[in-house]
Amino acid sequence: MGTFRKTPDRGDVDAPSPESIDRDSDEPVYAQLVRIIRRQVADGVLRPGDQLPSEAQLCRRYGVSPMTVRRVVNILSDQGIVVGEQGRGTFIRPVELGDASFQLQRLQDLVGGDQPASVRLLQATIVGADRKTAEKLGCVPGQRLIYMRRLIEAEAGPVCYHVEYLVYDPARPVVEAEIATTSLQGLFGGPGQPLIKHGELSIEAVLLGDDEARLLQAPPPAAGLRIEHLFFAYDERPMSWGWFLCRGDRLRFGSRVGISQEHLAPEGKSVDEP
Amino acid sequence: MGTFRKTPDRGDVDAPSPESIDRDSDEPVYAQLVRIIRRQVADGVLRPGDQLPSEAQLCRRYGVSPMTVRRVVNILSDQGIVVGEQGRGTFIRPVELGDASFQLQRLQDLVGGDQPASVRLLQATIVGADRKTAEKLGCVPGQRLIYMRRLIEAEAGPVCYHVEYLVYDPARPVVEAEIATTSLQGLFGGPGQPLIKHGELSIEAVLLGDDEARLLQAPPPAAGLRIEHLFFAYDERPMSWGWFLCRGDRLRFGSRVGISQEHLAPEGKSVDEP
DNA sequence: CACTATAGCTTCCCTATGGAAGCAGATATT
DNA sequence: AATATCTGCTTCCATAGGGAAGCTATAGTG
Repeated sequence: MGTFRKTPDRGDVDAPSPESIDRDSDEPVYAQLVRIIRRQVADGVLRPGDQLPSEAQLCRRYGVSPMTVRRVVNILSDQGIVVGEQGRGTFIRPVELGDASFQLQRLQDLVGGDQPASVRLLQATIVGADRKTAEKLGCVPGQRLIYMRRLIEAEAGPVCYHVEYLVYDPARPVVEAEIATTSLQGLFGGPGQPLIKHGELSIEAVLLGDDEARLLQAPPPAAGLRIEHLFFAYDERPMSWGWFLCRGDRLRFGSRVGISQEHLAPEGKSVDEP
Repeated sequence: MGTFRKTPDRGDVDAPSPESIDRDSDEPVYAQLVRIIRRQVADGVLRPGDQLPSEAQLCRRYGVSPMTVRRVVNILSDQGIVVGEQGRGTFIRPVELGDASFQLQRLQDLVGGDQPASVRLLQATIVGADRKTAEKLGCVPGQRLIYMRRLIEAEAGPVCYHVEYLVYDPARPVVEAEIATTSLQGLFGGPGQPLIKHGELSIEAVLLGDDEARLLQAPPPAAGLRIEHLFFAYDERPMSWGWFLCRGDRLRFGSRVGISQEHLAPEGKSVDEP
């Protein structure tokens, strides 16, 4: 590693005098301090490799207790803005491409967001599991499954095509209700019994099949985003398997890395203890 | 909302007696407690909607101080496992599809990971900005840019095709070095001056063009994952624009939601203060 | 000179304590 | 009976203080 400057000398940046804590604000002290330091990073006052003032210094400079400063540093570390090295110091972390993360929340917003897209149930029948499906769901071939196909439409047209296999279990009444309604609640954590314990997701780009392209009103050949999901029930057995097929030109996930000057929104990053 | 049970009665689950804190362990107390509670969620002892024991109760039960318990709850909240409601209690949060997040780290691993794929520089010339590129980079058309094309190959064959436009600035020596090397350092936060302040990423599915398909050795028509990136320098001006084009069948992002019984790995989630 | 000990800094952990704000149910009042 | 108040719980915030472990540079020792 190179040498670190404790007091970076930047003639090109007019560093504003350090903001101070407002004791009367509704915003908690720790949040204020987090915001202040983030601002300094956003303004380029603090740059990657620079050493953050030591915790003791921060205590004196802002007049807060050590515990509060500790918490602030923890949060900044969780946010990936800063990295602490035991015995050496805390340093501003350079931006990496790998910091970017794409949240599936966008897909959820699309269904239940501000202008909730309509969900049309195309089919819902009981079928026997074929080989591949049985393998995915960890059941025997021929096992009775609920087969569902849905189409999610926005104003501009169809966006997403959803296929799902549900293990048929008469003891789970919610499944019946879920078929009845055309919404995707259950998958999206609406009301009702929590059935899903955990799930495995994957995302990839695929070529749309003829049927799929027709449903999505995309002239073939067309590309789509395929989001596969496998959910497990509380007995740790697979409960549902399916995938979303989204028109590539109508669904797009975005992400930010680093801190821009305008949007001071937090970025999802690793948590406190790996 | 329905009614919450403080002491859930589950005959089907043999709840083990609550693990206790090992004072001599290297693992910090707060981390142990986080692990213990995560385990209880994984084992189904605690289920969505259930109320976590109050902080005071946790203090007594595990013999730790309130501040430590507070920290534990904070971490669990950051991880999206629990949600606290002021004055009411802390409750286990149900799993939602939107929790899933796909980390671009996978792409970074692909380049600089265990078996580092080779990066071949196909082209590196200076061009004038066309209209679209000028718009993206916020410069005038005709502006001198460095145009680069790279191919990332794994053992199985080409995986990723990378195109990038860099604003030409003689005052930035690193750019010269970056062209010389075939690696993608600079983009991936290798050594050298930190140039990138922040960036905007997006991911979508596209149809590969003929040239692209040929380079990636995919018989057209083929789908690909397109990861676009726009990076900003410290003067807040766009510095580079480009995109990765990855064969859909050779790059796949995965994610987990909820806590499975085996893998007790943490999941990326929102941070402390939004 | 080469090597070792030490002092002073750093991050990091944990405790004990006090108080604010919010919710819910019981009690008292109108 | 309906309304208001109060009490006990909850999550949260912040403080003060102590100690462990790790790094680094200096002073001391062979």
